[in-house]
Amino acid sequence: MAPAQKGSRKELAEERWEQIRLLLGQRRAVRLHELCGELGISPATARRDLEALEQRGELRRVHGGAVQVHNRLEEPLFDDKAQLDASEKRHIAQEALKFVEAGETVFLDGGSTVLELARLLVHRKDLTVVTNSIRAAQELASDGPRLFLVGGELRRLSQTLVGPVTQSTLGEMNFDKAFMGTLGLTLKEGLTTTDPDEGFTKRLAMSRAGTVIVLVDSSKIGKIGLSCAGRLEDVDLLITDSNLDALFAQGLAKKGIQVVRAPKKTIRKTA
Amino acid sequence: MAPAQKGSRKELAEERWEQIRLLLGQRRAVRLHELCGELGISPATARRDLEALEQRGELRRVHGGAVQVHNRLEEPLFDDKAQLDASEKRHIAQEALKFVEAGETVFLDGGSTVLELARLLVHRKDLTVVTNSIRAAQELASDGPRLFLVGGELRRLSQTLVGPVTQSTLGEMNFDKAFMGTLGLTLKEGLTTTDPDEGFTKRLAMSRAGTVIVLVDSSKIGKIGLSCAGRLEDVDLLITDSNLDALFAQGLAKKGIQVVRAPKKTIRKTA
DNA sequence: CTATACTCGCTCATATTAAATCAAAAACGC
DNA sequence: GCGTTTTTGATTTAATATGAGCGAGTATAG
Repeated sequence: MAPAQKGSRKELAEERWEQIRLLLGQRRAVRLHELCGELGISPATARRDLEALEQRGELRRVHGGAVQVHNRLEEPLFDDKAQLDASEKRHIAQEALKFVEAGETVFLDGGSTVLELARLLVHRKDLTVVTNSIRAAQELASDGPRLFLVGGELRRLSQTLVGPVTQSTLGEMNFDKAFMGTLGLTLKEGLTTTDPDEGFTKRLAMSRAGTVIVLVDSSKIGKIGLSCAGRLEDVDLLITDSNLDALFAQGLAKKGIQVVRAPKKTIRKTA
Repeated sequence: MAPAQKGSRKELAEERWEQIRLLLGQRRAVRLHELCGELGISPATARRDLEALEQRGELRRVHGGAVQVHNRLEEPLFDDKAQLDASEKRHIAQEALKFVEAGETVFLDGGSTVLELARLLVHRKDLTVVTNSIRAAQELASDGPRLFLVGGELRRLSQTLVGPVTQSTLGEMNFDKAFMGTLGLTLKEGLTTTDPDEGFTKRLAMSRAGTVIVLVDSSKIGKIGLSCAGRLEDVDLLITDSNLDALFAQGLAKKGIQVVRAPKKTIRKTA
């Protein structure tokens, strides 16, 4: 769907707000002047819109515009500092989507890249989704696939349910495919994360899946976390971006892991 | 049935409503003027139609037209039709808060009143909270008590995790207190709800609690839902508002259930 | 630290929309 | 047929949204 052109005639306030939400989802901040230009409205109206959305807690106003309020939940979502552009993750997720077949039961792990995949499943009512990610569940909370949450303890940093308690739910489930994220990935150590409970649950989820698909952007490759979150031998497919190191790709091939590279991201300047 | 042409002869109101529903399904918002043009009706009639549909919860009116009610996962999709003033529920929750003691492990059920209680626990890091309510979990997602979620299938209408799968998590847990909501409450049938799976999980949660505390506003009393969600014999304490019927209170007393009435709501101006 | 440019919140004028009232037309019952 | 009720459309009046202008406040450069 084409975004509204500038200068289009009157829109409902709600429609403008939806566009603002959309813009905030892409970049994580919008300038007031950008809104005026792209929505064809006056600064006064733009201010009033931001004010309304701020009061609903959907964003935070700052001098010159507004920023995502999700930062409260999204910022600590990453143990890794190297925040890649969201569009990169989205491209990885779009590749992953091609492996989701009609009627399947899939597991969605935590992490921002898998979260992007969850967003792409909002209208796939033919699926059954199991997840331990609160954030993924939120995306699918109002509509979409049949949705199961794993029981467990909330790990606030990643907003996932982890630990021994997850065994009672995961232990009695089977998935066609499991889409996993990770904080670190090396040829020797495999998938790693920072929390032992999280590692435990990840390994458990992978063990219940027919096909294990790992979604990982290249910034994670070479990093090692405290806790093992799965061996490379258990991974069937790895989806990453186009910056994949050739040597590493070779190593993966040697272990029989199929690799998919998402097409290069479009070049964008930071604001 | 001939599709209504613009300016064709009179249509029944229901037919117009169906067309409005259709339009809202295609775009996610309709302008009042669009309706006048496409249905060939006057602004007054269009307004009346939107008003009727809004009252049925099928859309939300905004300045200039109407938008899908399903816009976001914002407002309660709760099957809690009789939406009392939130402040009433808050007062019930404040009474309930007095029964939460330091270091305890408590279960929080779904429903808007219990959700208010969850909001009051945001800074109680001394507690352990178990819940099957996504909404409650969201409130405590970024900070607060040690938090466990029950595993289960998402029931979208109530935003709770229910069904057989919840047994694997709940069956191995024990709570000091369980704070339960309900959609219906009578002396004979006890607690009732609209969904059998939800009822199953409610009964299960109550069975694992040392003390069962039911939070219910007076609008629910006398209503009966399809499925049993717990017997009155299993309830230790009931917290409700000041509109409690005297006869009902007497019946509760006879069953040995302690009753707390939240003080009448204070008159407040909108903030 | 000061100067400059930008942004903010405010008020007001204006245009659009909503609500209320009333009259006409249609549907209904007898 | 006639009177009643319901629905619709027109008109008036009130409420709301929008955009421009103004002084005060805030960042950034020098």
